[in-house]
Amino acid sequence: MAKSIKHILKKELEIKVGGKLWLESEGERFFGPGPLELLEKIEETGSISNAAKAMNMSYKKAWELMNHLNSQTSSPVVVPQAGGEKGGGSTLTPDGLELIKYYKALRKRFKTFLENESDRLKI
Amino acid sequence: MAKSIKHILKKELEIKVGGKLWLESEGERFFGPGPLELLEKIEETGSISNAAKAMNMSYKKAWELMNHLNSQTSSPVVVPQAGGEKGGGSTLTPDGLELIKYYKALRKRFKTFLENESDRLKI
DNA sequence: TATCGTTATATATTTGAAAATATAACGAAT
DNA sequence: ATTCGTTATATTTTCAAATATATAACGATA
Repeated sequence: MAKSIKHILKKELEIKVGGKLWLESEGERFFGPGPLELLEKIEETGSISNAAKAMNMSYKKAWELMNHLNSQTSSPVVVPQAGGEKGGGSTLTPDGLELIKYYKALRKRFKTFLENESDRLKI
Repeated sequence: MAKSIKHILKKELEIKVGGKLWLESEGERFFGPGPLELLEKIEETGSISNAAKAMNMSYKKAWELMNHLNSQTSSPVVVPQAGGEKGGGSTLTPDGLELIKYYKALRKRFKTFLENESDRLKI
Protein backbone atom coordinates (compact mmCIF):
# COMPACT_ATOMS: atom_id res chain seq x y z
CA MET A 1 0.00 0.00 0.00
CA ALA A 2 1.24 3.47 -0.86
CA LYS A 3 2.37 5.81 1.90
CA SER A 4 -0.11 8.32 3.28
CA ILE A 5 0.30 12.07 3.11
CA LYS A 6 -2.30 12.83 5.74
CA HIS A 7 0.28 14.50 7.97
CA ILE A 8 1.17 16.95 5.20
CA LEU A 9 -2.31 18.34 4.63
CA LYS A 10 -4.11 20.71 6.95
CA LYS A 11 -6.16 18.48 9.17
CA GLU A 12 -9.04 20.92 9.52
CA LEU A 13 -9.68 20.80 5.75
CA GLU A 14 -11.70 18.19 3.91
CA ILE A 15 -9.26 17.20 1.20
CA LYS A 16 -10.43 15.04 -1.67
CA VAL A 17 -9.12 13.60 -4.89
CA GLY A 18 -11.14 15.05 -7.73
CA GLY A 19 -11.08 14.37 -11.42
CA LYS A 20 -12.63 14.61 -14.82
CA LEU A 21 -13.17 11.93 -17.42
CA TRP A 22 -13.79 11.96 -21.15
CA LEU A 23 -13.58 10.05 -24.40
CA GLU A 24 -10.98 11.24 -26.86
CA SER A 25 -9.71 10.40 -30.29
CA GLU A 26 -6.43 11.70 -31.70
CA GLY A 27 -6.00 13.50 -28.38
CA GLU A 28 -9.19 15.50 -28.90
CA ARG A 29 -12.02 15.18 -26.42
CA PHE A 30 -15.42 14.51 -27.86
CA PHE A 31 -17.47 13.18 -24.96
CA GLY A 32 -17.56 14.19 -21.32
CA PRO A 33 -19.90 15.75 -18.77
CA GLY A 34 -20.98 18.52 -21.15
CA PRO A 35 -21.97 16.33 -24.11
CA LEU A 36 -23.59 13.87 -21.69
CA GLU A 37 -25.87 16.56 -20.32
CA LEU A 38 -26.53 17.82 -23.83
CA LEU A 39 -27.67 14.40 -25.04
CA GLU A 40 -29.90 14.01 -22.00
CA LYS A 41 -31.44 17.42 -22.55
CA ILE A 42 -31.99 16.78 -26.26
CA GLU A 43 -33.77 13.58 -25.31
CA GLU A 44 -35.89 15.52 -22.81
CA THR A 45 -36.69 18.58 -24.88
CA GLY A 46 -36.65 17.32 -28.45
CA SER A 47 -34.32 19.95 -29.85
CA ILE A 48 -30.77 21.22 -29.67
CA SER A 49 -31.90 24.77 -29.17
CA ASN A 50 -34.13 23.89 -26.21
CA ALA A 51 -31.47 21.64 -24.78
CA ALA A 52 -28.94 24.45 -24.99
CA LYS A 53 -31.31 26.83 -23.23
CA ALA A 54 -32.04 24.25 -20.54
CA MET A 55 -28.39 23.92 -19.69
CA ASN A 56 -27.45 27.56 -20.20
CA MET A 57 -25.25 26.87 -23.16
CA SER A 58 -25.14 28.84 -26.39
CA TYR A 59 -26.82 27.15 -29.32
CA LYS A 60 -23.63 27.38 -31.28
CA LYS A 61 -21.58 25.50 -28.75
CA ALA A 62 -24.29 22.88 -28.36
CA TRP A 63 -24.42 22.40 -32.11
CA GLU A 64 -20.65 22.08 -32.30
CA LEU A 65 -20.54 19.51 -29.50
CA MET A 66 -23.25 17.53 -31.21
CA ASN A 67 -21.60 17.78 -34.60
CA HIS A 68 -18.18 16.80 -33.33
CA LEU A 69 -19.68 13.89 -31.44
CA ASN A 70 -21.50 12.63 -34.53
CA SER A 71 -18.20 12.74 -36.40
CA GLN A 72 -16.68 10.19 -34.03
CA THR A 73 -19.35 7.55 -34.32
CA SER A 74 -19.96 5.07 -37.11
CA SER A 75 -23.53 6.32 -37.40
CA PRO A 76 -25.03 9.50 -35.91
CA VAL A 77 -26.04 9.55 -32.25
CA VAL A 78 -28.12 12.69 -32.79
CA VAL A 79 -30.32 13.15 -35.84
CA PRO A 80 -31.15 16.80 -36.48
CA GLN A 81 -34.04 17.85 -38.66
CA ALA A 82 -34.20 21.40 -39.98
CA GLY A 83 -37.75 22.33 -40.93
CA GLY A 84 -40.89 20.31 -40.71
CA GLU A 85 -43.48 19.99 -37.99
CA LYS A 86 -42.87 22.58 -35.29
CA GLY A 87 -39.88 23.80 -37.24
CA GLY A 88 -37.91 20.65 -36.78
CA GLY A 89 -35.96 19.19 -33.89
CA SER A 90 -33.39 16.60 -32.97
CA THR A 91 -33.68 13.06 -31.74
CA LEU A 92 -31.30 10.56 -30.24
CA THR A 93 -30.64 7.30 -32.00
CA PRO A 94 -30.45 4.03 -30.05
CA ASP A 95 -26.67 4.42 -30.25
CA GLY A 96 -27.03 7.80 -28.57
CA LEU A 97 -28.98 6.28 -25.71
CA GLU A 98 -26.44 3.52 -25.39
CA LEU A 99 -23.61 6.02 -25.26
CA ILE A 100 -25.33 7.75 -22.36
CA LYS A 101 -25.65 4.46 -20.53
CA TYR A 102 -22.02 3.58 -21.15
CA TYR A 103 -20.70 6.92 -19.96
CA LYS A 104 -22.79 6.85 -16.82
CA ALA A 105 -21.45 3.40 -15.96
CA LEU A 106 -17.92 4.60 -16.66
CA ARG A 107 -18.51 7.62 -14.48
CA LYS A 108 -19.68 5.39 -11.69
CA ARG A 109 -16.50 3.33 -11.84
CA PHE A 110 -14.51 6.55 -11.81
CA LYS A 111 -16.48 7.79 -8.82
CA THR A 112 -15.52 4.65 -6.96
CA PHE A 113 -11.89 5.21 -7.88
CA LEU A 114 -12.01 8.78 -6.61
CA GLU A 115 -13.74 7.78 -3.40
CA ASN A 116 -11.18 5.09 -2.72
CA GLU A 117 -8.37 7.56 -3.28
CA SER A 118 -10.06 10.18 -1.14
CA ASP A 119 -10.55 7.69 1.67
CA ARG A 120 -6.91 6.79 1.45
CA LEU A 121 -6.04 10.40 2.20
CA LYS A 122 -7.67 10.06 5.60
CA ILE A 123 -5.53 7.15 6.70
CA MET B 1 -18.93 -6.81 -16.95
CA ALA B 2 -20.38 -3.69 -18.52
CA LYS B 3 -21.56 -3.76 -22.13
CA SER B 4 -19.20 -2.58 -24.84
CA ILE B 5 -19.82 0.37 -27.11
CA LYS B 6 -17.21 -0.59 -29.67
CA HIS B 7 -19.83 -0.89 -32.39
CA ILE B 8 -20.90 2.72 -31.85
CA LEU B 9 -17.51 4.33 -32.37
CA LYS B 10 -15.79 4.75 -35.71
CA LYS B 11 -13.57 1.71 -36.00
CA GLU B 12 -10.83 3.50 -37.89
CA LEU B 13 -10.25 5.87 -34.96
CA GLU B 14 -8.14 5.20 -31.90
CA ILE B 15 -10.59 6.03 -29.14
CA LYS B 16 -9.35 6.30 -25.57
CA VAL B 17 -10.66 7.20 -22.16
CA GLY B 18 -8.79 10.26 -20.97
CA GLY B 19 -8.89 12.14 -17.73
CA LYS B 20 -7.42 14.59 -15.30
CA LEU B 21 -6.80 14.27 -11.60
CA TRP B 22 -6.23 16.74 -8.79
CA LEU B 23 -6.40 17.38 -5.07
CA GLU B 24 -9.11 19.73 -3.91
CA SER B 25 -10.41 21.23 -0.72
CA GLU B 26 -13.76 22.95 -0.40
CA GLY B 27 -14.23 22.15 -4.08
CA GLU B 28 -11.19 24.19 -5.06
CA ARG B 29 -8.29 22.51 -6.80
CA PHE B 30 -4.88 23.12 -5.32
CA PHE B 31 -2.71 20.36 -6.73
CA GLY B 32 -2.62 18.81 -10.18
CA PRO B 33 -0.33 18.47 -13.19
CA GLY B 34 0.56 22.19 -13.17
CA PRO B 35 1.62 22.46 -9.53
CA LEU B 36 3.42 19.13 -9.82
CA GLU B 37 5.57 20.42 -12.64
CA LEU B 38 6.10 23.66 -10.77
CA LEU B 39 7.41 21.88 -7.68
CA GLU B 40 9.70 19.76 -9.80
CA LYS B 41 11.07 22.79 -11.60
CA ILE B 42 11.58 24.71 -8.35
CA GLU B 43 13.56 21.74 -7.06
CA GLU B 44 15.60 21.73 -10.26
CA THR B 45 16.22 25.44 -10.67
CA GLY B 46 16.18 26.73 -7.11
CA SER B 47 13.69 29.53 -7.64
CA ILE B 48 10.09 30.22 -8.51
CA SER B 49 11.06 32.69 -11.19
CA ASN B 50 13.37 30.24 -12.95
CA ALA B 51 10.84 27.46 -12.57
CA ALA B 52 8.18 29.64 -14.15
CA LYS B 53 10.44 30.46 -17.08
CA ALA B 54 11.35 26.81 -17.51
CA MET B 55 7.73 25.83 -17.87
CA ASN B 56 6.61 28.92 -19.79
CA MET B 57 4.40 30.16 -17.03
CA SER B 58 4.14 33.72 -15.81
CA TYR B 59 5.84 34.36 -12.49
CA LYS B 60 2.60 35.64 -11.08
CA LYS B 61 0.70 32.46 -11.80
CA ALA B 62 3.55 30.34 -10.47
CA TRP B 63 3.64 32.36 -7.28
CA GLU B 64 -0.12 32.05 -6.88
CA LEU B 65 -0.06 28.30 -7.39
CA MET B 66 2.72 27.99 -4.85
CA ASN B 67 1.01 30.28 -2.37
CA HIS B 68 -2.34 28.53 -2.66
CA LEU B 69 -0.65 25.18 -2.27
CA ASN B 70 1.18 26.28 0.86
CA SER B 71 -2.15 27.41 2.30
CA GLN B 72 -3.49 23.85 2.15
CA THR B 73 -0.69 22.16 4.01
CA SER B 74 0.01 22.09 7.73
CA SER B 75 3.49 23.39 7.07
CA PRO B 76 4.86 24.93 3.86
CA VAL B 77 5.92 22.69 1.00
CA VAL B 78 7.84 25.52 -0.63
CA VAL B 79 9.96 27.93 1.38
CA PRO B 80 10.61 31.17 -0.48
CA GLN B 81 13.41 33.48 0.50
CA ALA B 82 13.40 37.07 -0.73
CA GLY B 83 16.87 38.53 -0.63
CA GLY B 84 20.13 36.96 0.44
CA GLU B 85 22.73 35.05 -1.52
CA LYS B 86 22.08 35.36 -5.25
CA GLY B 87 19.02 37.42 -4.47
CA GLY B 88 17.16 34.61 -2.81
CA GLY B 89 15.33 31.59 -4.09
CA SER B 90 12.90 28.90 -3.10
CA THR B 91 13.38 25.41 -1.79
CA LEU B 92 11.15 22.41 -1.29
CA THR B 93 10.63 21.04 2.15
CA PRO B 94 10.66 17.26 2.77
CA ASP B 95 6.86 17.51 2.75
CA GLY B 96 7.06 19.05 -0.72
CA LEU B 97 9.15 16.16 -1.98
CA GLU B 98 6.76 13.72 -0.40
CA LEU B 99 3.80 15.40 -2.04
CA ILE B 100 5.48 14.94 -5.42
CA LYS B 101 6.01 11.27 -4.69
CA TYR B 102 2.43 10.80 -3.57
CA TYR B 103 0.95 12.52 -6.61
CA LYS B 104 3.10 10.54 -9.01
CA ALA B 105 1.96 7.30 -7.41
CA LEU B 106 -1.64 8.46 -7.56
CA ARG B 107 -1.18 9.40 -11.19
CA LYS B 108 0.18 5.95 -11.90
CA ARG B 109 -2.87 4.30 -10.39
CA PHE B 110 -5.06 6.61 -12.45
CA LYS B 111 -3.10 5.74 -15.57
CA THR B 112 -3.85 2.10 -14.93
CA PHE B 113 -7.52 2.89 -14.52
CA LEU B 114 -7.57 4.81 -17.80
CA GLU B 115 -5.70 2.08 -19.64
CA ASN B 116 -8.10 -0.55 -18.38
CA GLU B 117 -11.06 1.52 -19.48
CA SER B 118 -9.47 2.24 -22.84
CA ASP B 119 -8.78 -1.44 -23.39
CA ARG B 120 -12.37 -2.18 -22.56
CA LEU B 121 -13.41 0.03 -25.46
CA LYS B 122 -11.69 -2.32 -27.87
CA ILE B 123 -13.63 -5.38 -26.81
C1' DT C 1 26.42 50.59 2.33
C1' DA C 2 25.97 48.95 -2.42
C1' DT C 3 24.87 45.05 -5.22
C1' DC C 4 22.50 41.12 -6.76
C1' DG C 5 18.46 38.43 -8.34
C1' DT C 6 14.88 37.02 -6.00
C1' DT C 7 10.16 37.38 -3.70
C1' DA C 8 5.97 40.02 -3.34
C1' DT C 9 2.40 42.85 -5.17
C1' DA C 10 -0.29 45.96 -8.03
C1' DT C 11 -1.75 47.46 -12.45
C1' DA C 12 -2.22 47.30 -17.49
C1' DT C 13 -2.54 44.70 -21.54
C1' DT C 14 -3.41 40.79 -24.35
C1' DT C 15 -5.83 37.07 -26.00
C1' DG C 16 -8.60 33.34 -26.59
C1' DA C 17 -12.84 31.11 -25.59
C1' DA C 18 -17.58 31.77 -25.02
C1' DA C 19 -21.71 34.03 -25.68
C1' DA C 20 -24.57 37.10 -28.28
C1' DT C 21 -26.44 38.49 -32.49
C1' DA C 22 -27.94 38.10 -37.19
C1' DT C 23 -29.54 35.62 -41.16
C1' DA C 24 -30.53 32.03 -44.46
C1' DA C 25 -32.19 27.39 -45.31
C1' DC C 26 -35.22 23.82 -44.09
C1' DG C 27 -39.74 21.19 -44.61
C1' DA C 28 -44.20 19.49 -42.71
C1' DA C 29 -48.74 21.37 -42.04
C1' DT C 30 -52.21 24.43 -43.11
C1' DA D 1 -47.75 30.06 -50.77
C1' DT D 2 -47.35 31.05 -45.80
C1' DT D 3 -46.15 29.99 -41.29
C1' DC D 4 -43.60 28.03 -37.68
C1' DG D 5 -39.49 27.05 -34.85
C1' DT D 6 -35.82 24.64 -35.87
C1' DT D 7 -31.07 23.71 -37.95
C1' DA D 8 -26.95 25.72 -39.91
C1' DT D 9 -23.53 29.28 -40.36
C1' DA D 10 -21.06 33.63 -40.13
C1' DT D 11 -19.94 37.71 -37.65
C1' DT D 12 -19.63 40.62 -33.61
C1' DT D 13 -19.24 41.33 -28.88
C1' DT D 14 -18.13 40.17 -24.21
C1' DC D 15 -15.54 38.59 -20.57
C1' DA D 16 -12.41 36.18 -17.81
C1' DA D 17 -8.01 34.30 -17.50
C1' DA D 18 -3.46 34.81 -18.54
C1' DT D 19 0.39 37.39 -19.61
C1' DA D 20 3.12 41.46 -19.49
C1' DT D 21 4.94 45.27 -17.14
C1' DA D 22 6.41 47.95 -13.23
C1' DT D 23 8.07 48.57 -8.63
C1' DA D 24 9.16 47.89 -3.79
C1' DA D 25 11.02 44.91 -0.26
C1' DC D 26 14.24 41.50 0.97
C1' DG D 27 18.83 39.96 3.00
C1' DA D 28 23.41 37.62 2.54
C1' DT D 29 27.77 38.99 0.78
C1' DA D 30 31.48 41.85 -0.35
